Formats: sequence, structure tokens, C-alpha cells
Amino acid sequence: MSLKHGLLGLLNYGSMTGYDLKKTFDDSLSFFWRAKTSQIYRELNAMEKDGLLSSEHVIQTDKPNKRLYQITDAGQAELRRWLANPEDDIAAAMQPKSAFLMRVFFAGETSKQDQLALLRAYREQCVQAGNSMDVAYRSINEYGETVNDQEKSKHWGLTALYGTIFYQAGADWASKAIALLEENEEDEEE
Amino acid sequence: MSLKHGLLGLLNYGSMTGYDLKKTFDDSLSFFWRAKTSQIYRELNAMEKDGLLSSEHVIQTDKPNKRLYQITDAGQAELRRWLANPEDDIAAAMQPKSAFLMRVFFAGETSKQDQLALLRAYREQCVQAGNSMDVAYRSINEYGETVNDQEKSKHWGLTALYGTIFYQAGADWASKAIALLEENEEDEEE
DNA sequence: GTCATATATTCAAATTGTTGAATAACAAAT
DNA sequence: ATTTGTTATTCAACAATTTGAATATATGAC
Repeated sequence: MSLKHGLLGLLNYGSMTGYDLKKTFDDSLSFFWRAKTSQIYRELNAMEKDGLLSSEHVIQTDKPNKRLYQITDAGQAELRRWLANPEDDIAAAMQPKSAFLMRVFFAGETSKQDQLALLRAYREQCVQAGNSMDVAYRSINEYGETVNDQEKSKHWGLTALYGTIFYQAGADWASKAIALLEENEEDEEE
Repeated sequence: MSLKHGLLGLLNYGSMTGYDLKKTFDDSLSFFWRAKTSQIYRELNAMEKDGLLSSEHVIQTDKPNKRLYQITDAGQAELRRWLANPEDDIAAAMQPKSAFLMRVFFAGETSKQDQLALLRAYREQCVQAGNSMDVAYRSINEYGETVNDQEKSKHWGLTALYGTIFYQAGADWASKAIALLEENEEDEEE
């Protein structure tokens, strides 16, 4: 249900259209959450029906008309209620779901070359993702310095820091795993 | 779709019932994948219809009767096909979905105490999960030594090693995040 | 004898997420 | 004029997952 609360969180900063929200998700939250356009519009509809949002039709001459959403009192209450009850999400964070690790688990059914290729590809992707996260991290910090909402940008920075550490850990794990597999390559061939 | 391939992977080791599969998931794959009983039985049905599995009704006197599933040639082919195409799952592994990080992102709306409580709870859970993963890791390795399927148990061990590293990284991140928040507690009060 | 536990399976409803196409207004450039 | 890009939204079908209850047989303990 976190798409709902992500939308509430963003609309709590200020009114936006579905289109704006989609872009903000892509720009700022995409490291840990992604949503399709169609999903966002569907959710906004449901949330307005539930009284968490209200909307007004804004007529524009230079661009297509749009529907501007704003958070209601009920929406702010729901946002606060959600923020006050993090237990389940912390517990869920301990239980990742990873098709990649399922592949590792069953990789004994593939050739040694394929096993190593799997781990090397993973490591390479981690390194790449880590590099782009560093860029994001710096731009968030710069933004927080120029604009004066350091309080908010601090938390945005923490999520980016999580990314850097997460990818670094992934790359480290892959390196160890590769070393462990190569260790035994001496004894048993293929 | 990885539930399907998890089931194929386990049935490739030997025939099992839905009940056995559920237990094996809980015992061995639960760090990175969990499935409800109802989901497993439904999937087994669909897979048999698709010709990936066959089943026989086994009559028991000491226990309730059961349906024993075995993988077909088509099922083994599908398992190999899946193992040979890991690209999408590697890419997906770079894109975690985390309601917890969404909370961190919006934690600026909560009090300093709540922000710190969130991070401390997360860190504590990481430490606990890490400890239980170490236990799992040791038991997998012991199992691989007594039984002679070191090749399989090696990959199982790699997923457990991922767990240890993942939780350690989570705890490290939380410590850094807490330090960063406490840093500024001196200047701005509450 | 009944209560807890392990074994074993099924069903229904709701939620959530994905895929992909379709539509449409306007701007800017060629 | 026509294409390309940005802004802006909607719909339909499907796939995956969760929730939770319900059912049933057998064993062993008290």
C-alpha cells in the first residue's frame, strides 16, 4: 500500500497533477519505488473517492488542461497515521524477495562458466548502479544547500546513502562468491 | 514468476507434495522468497495443466492421502531455459522496492525522536536477522559436509552469505544515518 | 475421549502490479 | 505541413500476491 502513502507524502509538500507525481516518483523515489502512470492515476482516483484528496480542473491555454490534486485533512491524518506505525514495514525490510537469489540457489544445475557469469554480471551491475547513486547523492546534497529545506533533503540523502551502501555490499558479496567458486575450480574440472 | 521456477528447481531434486514444497520453501528459501500454502497449490495445479509437472495420488494409511508431484521433461526444459536467461532478474535486483525507505524519505514530517526510533528499530532488526542468518549459514555448511552434495550446498551457502552481508550493510547504514541525525541535534532543538 | 499437533489440501475475495494501447492538446523545429 | 517532444490522462486485460477461512485424516499425549 505504499504507493498511496508516497502520493500522500508528495502532495503534502504541495498540490500536483498525476503527471507531476509520476515525474517526481521517477526523479526522486525511483531508487526504492517505481509506479506506472496508469497505476498512479488509478490510485489518485481511489484516494479522491476515499476523501484523502480533492482535485480541481485547471484550464490552460499553453498546454493541455490538467487535474490538480491536493491533500485533504483526512489525507494528512492518514499520512501521519502511516508514519506513526512503521513496525510492519521494518519487518518487511528484513524479508527481501529476490528472484536473483533464487537463481543463485539453483545455480548448481548450471555449468561453472554460467555460475561465474551470473555473479560477474551481478557485480558489474552493482558497481554501475553504485556509481549513478553517488551522482544522485551529490546532487541531493547540493540541492539541500542552495535551497533552504535542509531538513527534508537530509532524509532524501539518507535514502541515497542506503543505495550506495546497498550496491557496495552487493558487489562485495559477488566478489566473495566468485572467489569461493574459483577456489574449487582447481580440484574438480567443469 | 519465480515461484514457478522455485517449485521446478525443488522438484528437480526429487518428487514432493505441495505440503513438502511449502515446508522446503519455509526452511530453505524463506530468506529470499516466501509463498502461502494456497499460492503453492494453485501454482502446482496450473503447472500440471501446462505439462511441466505430473502427479499421482498416493494412498496412505498412517497419514492423510497425498498428491505427489514430479517434474516432466517439459518442466526440466523450462527450468533450464529460465536458468539460461538471468538478465531481467539481475536488472530487477538493482531496483529494490522498499516501503521502509519511503518512510525514511518522508521522515522529515515526524519528530526527531520518531526519526531516531525508526532508524534504531531498523538497526536492531538487522542485527537480529544477521545473527539468525549466521546460524542458518553454519547449518547449511555442516549439512554439506555430512551429506555429499557439496555442489548444491555451496550455492545455498552463497544465498545465506548474501543475507549476512545484506543485514550487516543495513545495520551499518542505520548507524551512519543515526550519527548524521544526531550531529545536528546540537544546533536545532527538536 | 478430547485436545493439540502434524499432515494434507481447497476455495473465495480482495489487492496490487504489469502491459500496452489509445487519446489529445500544444510547442518548436524543419 | 509534418514530425518530434512534452504535457496530460484513460482504459482494459491480465498476472501475481495476500488474506483468511475452511476442511479432513491421523498420531500422541493427558
